[in-house]
Amino acid sequence: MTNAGTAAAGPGLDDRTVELAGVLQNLYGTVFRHAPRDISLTSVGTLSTLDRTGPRRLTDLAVIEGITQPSMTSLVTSLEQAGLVERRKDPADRRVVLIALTESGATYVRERRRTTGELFARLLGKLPPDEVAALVAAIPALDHLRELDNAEREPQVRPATARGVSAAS
Amino acid sequence: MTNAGTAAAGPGLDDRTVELAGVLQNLYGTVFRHAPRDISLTSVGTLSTLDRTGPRRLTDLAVIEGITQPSMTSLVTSLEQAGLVERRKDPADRRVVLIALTESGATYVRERRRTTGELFARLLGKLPPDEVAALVAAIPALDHLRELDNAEREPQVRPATARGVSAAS
DNA sequence: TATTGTTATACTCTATAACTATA
DNA sequence: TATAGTTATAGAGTATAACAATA
Repeated sequence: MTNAGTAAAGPGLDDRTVELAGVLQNLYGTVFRHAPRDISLTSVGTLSTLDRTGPRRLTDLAVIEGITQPSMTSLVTSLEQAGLVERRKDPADRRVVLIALTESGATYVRERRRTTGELFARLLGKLPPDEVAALVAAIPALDHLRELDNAEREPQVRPATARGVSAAS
Repeated sequence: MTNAGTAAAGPGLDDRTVELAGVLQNLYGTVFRHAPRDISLTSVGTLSTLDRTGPRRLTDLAVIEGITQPSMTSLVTSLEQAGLVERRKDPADRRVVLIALTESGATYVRERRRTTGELFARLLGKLPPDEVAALVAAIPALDHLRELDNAEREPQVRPATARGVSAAS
């Protein structure tokens, strides 16, 4: 289903999809530059995820953030040394390490959100009002997009019993 | 002017700015993961810039992409070795190297735009139609945001005669 | 035997510092 | 003396491979 890779949601969508993808991709640098540089973007993403969803396994975080397990291990170690997260052994399965946001980590997330907003506000202030309105109206969709993307990857994380569901073609 | 860092476009905008900044930042991973991984995102940005604006000085590209001159030197060298760009000596000032997209580079940009669109289409296809519409409506604003950001940095690039305009406070 | 997480090691991207060549 | 670009070297972030602990 939908193997053509083209959205079947109406005429003209394809061109706009291409355009939107391009715009979002080009925007990467802008968003990135207008963010504090104290920690990596993957670290921010990890902390955000923990803030939204509560404690997670290290493996989950690796999949969600799109990096390998060893990479997430070292990332978590540095976040732990910074006091932003803590490792907790899962009593139910002692192989599992649950990563949880500390008080300090939660504060960091809130503070960063505010700081980033301020940095961004200067740029947004230069946009005509109707474009600002369009951006604000797009917030749910942009957020939904991220959720869909995460949801798409998560099922591969805890196959529970069923594994090797199907080879990715 | 606007020194408070808060947008003065109406009540309630600040919260939305914070939210928008957060969403765009979180979206980074999503956009990034749904893009081909053959070359770096900075390389893509560089090629996109050249495609939009024509040949540029190496220094300009470094500033626009937000990396240092030495980093851009090595990036351009690898793009040149891949046959995507070429270095041209500027006859007017022989210190200057102009970077230009080759035929092959232009083709790459077009092809990549298509490929990324296809990868993205699968995700977009899962959004409700009204959210897709909101995203499409936000395209000009998103693109404008990038332009504003570039424009903000470019003046620092070619001071022509006037230099040391003022120490960045 | 399979799964969770870690350690060891290497590669890519970017940075800073020092250099060459033009102006 | 100042600017455009390069070369040399180092650091951060990520990858793959091999390992330890638990199921």
